[in-house]
Amino acid sequence: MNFQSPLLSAPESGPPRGHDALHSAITAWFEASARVLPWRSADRTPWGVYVSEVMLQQTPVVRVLPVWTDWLARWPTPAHLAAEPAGEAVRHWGRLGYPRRALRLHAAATAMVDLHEGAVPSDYDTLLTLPGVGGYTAAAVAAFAFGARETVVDTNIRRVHARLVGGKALPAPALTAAEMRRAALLLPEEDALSVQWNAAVMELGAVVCTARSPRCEACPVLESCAWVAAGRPEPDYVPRGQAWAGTDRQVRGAILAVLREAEDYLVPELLVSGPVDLSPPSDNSRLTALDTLHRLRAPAQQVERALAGLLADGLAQETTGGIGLPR
DNA sequence: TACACGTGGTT
DNA sequence: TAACCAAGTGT
Repeated sequence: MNFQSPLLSAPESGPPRGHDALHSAITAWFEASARVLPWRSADRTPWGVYVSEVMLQQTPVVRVLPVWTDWLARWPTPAHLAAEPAGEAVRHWGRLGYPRRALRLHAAATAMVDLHEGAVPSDYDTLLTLPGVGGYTAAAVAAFAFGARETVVDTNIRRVHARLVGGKALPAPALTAAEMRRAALLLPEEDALSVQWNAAVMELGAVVCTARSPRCEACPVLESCAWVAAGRPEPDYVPRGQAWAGTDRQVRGAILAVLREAEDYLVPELLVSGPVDLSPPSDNSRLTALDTLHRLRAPAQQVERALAGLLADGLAQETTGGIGLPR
């Protein structure tokens, strides 16, 4: 049985007329109920949009909001960030996760200053040359910061397309060329409409057509959904769990938390063997991060391996003074 | 292609 | 509560 939507059976000459109903229903829903987010406001800047897109990679909106606000106040332009040591970007990344994104954001800001007159590039191909920018982010920045017609495909859009027109519970584990073609076919021709469509489908996937418990009763296109029409079949595959406890990733995160809180460089032995319990620390938060690291009970060899990894990645730096964030 | 890469809320 | 999951990228 094939639940492929009849809406997609039209020839490949732009969005078929039948898509107008989907477009108007989803964009009307978006205009009525979109979340109010600072990187969507009328006074947004390309830099603000750029920072938001990087922070939002694999990271929920609610966690990004306070960090984004702090970053944009602290570094309102690429030049402001590029003028700082990379370690400051990592420090103010806080606990957003994947801190190498902060490093790449700093490197991208430097590239904007050195190669692009201090501005965020506006076209997809140039954006793609920046560190930390892949196909999704390049398309998203070109569309949401500059109004370009780009095929934006993130995990939300993939899931909405898989259900709405593909009749499946979830998209394939990895993005396929067929999915990109389908997304391109669904994209409205007009620039402004395409931007609105990209944002609206993403929002629908984020707040209604969610991965685990979709709120179909709130869906503006429930009547058109191929997955619902098919009786909401189960996923084709079982997602692979993300191991965490005992991994190098966990140890790296705990080490970096200590470095973020530390004002100065630390001796490596402090990370591996723990505080030698001298005087009571004046900085309570530093003790907490060190405590967390030591409670992991990670083997010294693993701590050393994790630290070596952080140094190799440029997230930490070793000088004669010890270990710290990169200067 | 598959895996490494953080973190914390939700189910 | 252990697992799942989130506006991905780089190797």
